[in-house]
Amino acid sequence: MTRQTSDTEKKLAILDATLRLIRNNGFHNAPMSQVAKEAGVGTGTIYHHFVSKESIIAALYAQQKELMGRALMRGDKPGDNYRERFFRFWMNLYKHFVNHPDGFLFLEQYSNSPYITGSTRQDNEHFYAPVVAFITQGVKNGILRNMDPELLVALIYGNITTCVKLHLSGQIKMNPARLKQAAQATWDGVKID
Amino acid sequence: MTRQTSDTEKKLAILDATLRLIRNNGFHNAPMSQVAKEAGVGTGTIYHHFVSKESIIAALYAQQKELMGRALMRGDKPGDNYRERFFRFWMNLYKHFVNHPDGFLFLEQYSNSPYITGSTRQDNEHFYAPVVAFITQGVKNGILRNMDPELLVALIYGNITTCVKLHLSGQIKMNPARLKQAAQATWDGVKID
DNA sequence: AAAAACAGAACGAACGTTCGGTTTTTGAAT
DNA sequence: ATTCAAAAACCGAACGTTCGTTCTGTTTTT
Repeated sequence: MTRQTSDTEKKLAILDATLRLIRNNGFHNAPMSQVAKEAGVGTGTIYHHFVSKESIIAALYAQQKELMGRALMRGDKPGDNYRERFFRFWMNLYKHFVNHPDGFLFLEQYSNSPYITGSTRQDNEHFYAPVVAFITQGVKNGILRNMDPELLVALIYGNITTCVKLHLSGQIKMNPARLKQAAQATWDGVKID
Repeated sequence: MTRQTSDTEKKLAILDATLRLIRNNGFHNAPMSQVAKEAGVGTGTIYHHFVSKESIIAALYAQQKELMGRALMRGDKPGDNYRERFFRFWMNLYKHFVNHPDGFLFLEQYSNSPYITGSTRQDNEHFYAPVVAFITQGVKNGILRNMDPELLVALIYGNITTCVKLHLSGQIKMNPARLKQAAQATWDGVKID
């Protein structure tokens, strides 16, 4: 499943075009004919690389989850101060999403839609494992509020995506000062006083 | 636009059926034919009450935003302690969403989709006015962190919807204890120490 | 009797997918 | 190195289906 098969140039072009179209037009306005045109391939070619449109969506989901997981962990050193690691994760994720708006908006749309099957979600849940471990460790060491780690993760992740959405929609210009404030608000919400 | 025309029984049935279908199947799998069937009307009848499918969606958006706004303010007394008012708002919104999952999931899907036009969003923005005023007041009085009120509102709203989603998806059973913890985490994030 | 509400069949457009034929790549034999 | 046939990749027209909407006629209300 995970990329032992070589991703050809055309296959990546198809994924890329679908991602861009879905971002701009939504699922229902990303017809295969236009995917083909944007990717520079024939419509028939798409079905040599993917069994169906749904499978393209599923592949995109896995792709974006993996990119997200990698960006999240960038520069992390397990020996560092817990609070510093927290802020680094926060900023890693924020910057990744802001730098990859197509992927971000796709994930947001997809996660909230009935498109996603329980199995698809579960197949890609392993990307969360290191994060849940990090948070669980924080709770055990008395650094974080004694709450269900999954709830903590969700709250933190929600704060980050909130900031990303505000920035991408242009509602609020997320300068470094505001970013720091937002991350601090997240930290103050989950840390033990 | 807003409801000076009497909402007939059938019109409400159409709105209700569309809401239910969209929740279960998503936008793209809520065909008018099935809306008609679920609402117990002929397909032609729908077009006596709505000019298009898109207008049904817009009407649903306005309807749900209004219900949300009303539920939010329930039981509020402007003279009460600020912190108490904050927690009341938090719980009001949480309970409303949990009690109206169709409306909640519709709003989540719709807000993240390119369906929504800038004008539709703006038409219904007035529901936020009292909340923004409440938050702005908290900042001015030195109760809340000195941040952009819109950013604060978004962070708070995001925390609430995060909890609702966890509950509705069955990932976490949101008992009163956990709810209190989550609301407290939100408060600790935005209040001044 | 005029108007409004209603129903369901019918229509044209658009969609995901398939099909038949063409081009490109591959690799074993020369 | 060259050949060449089999396999893989590729294309865009065509197909069947489904959708939103409209049309025609009927029932209900005023």
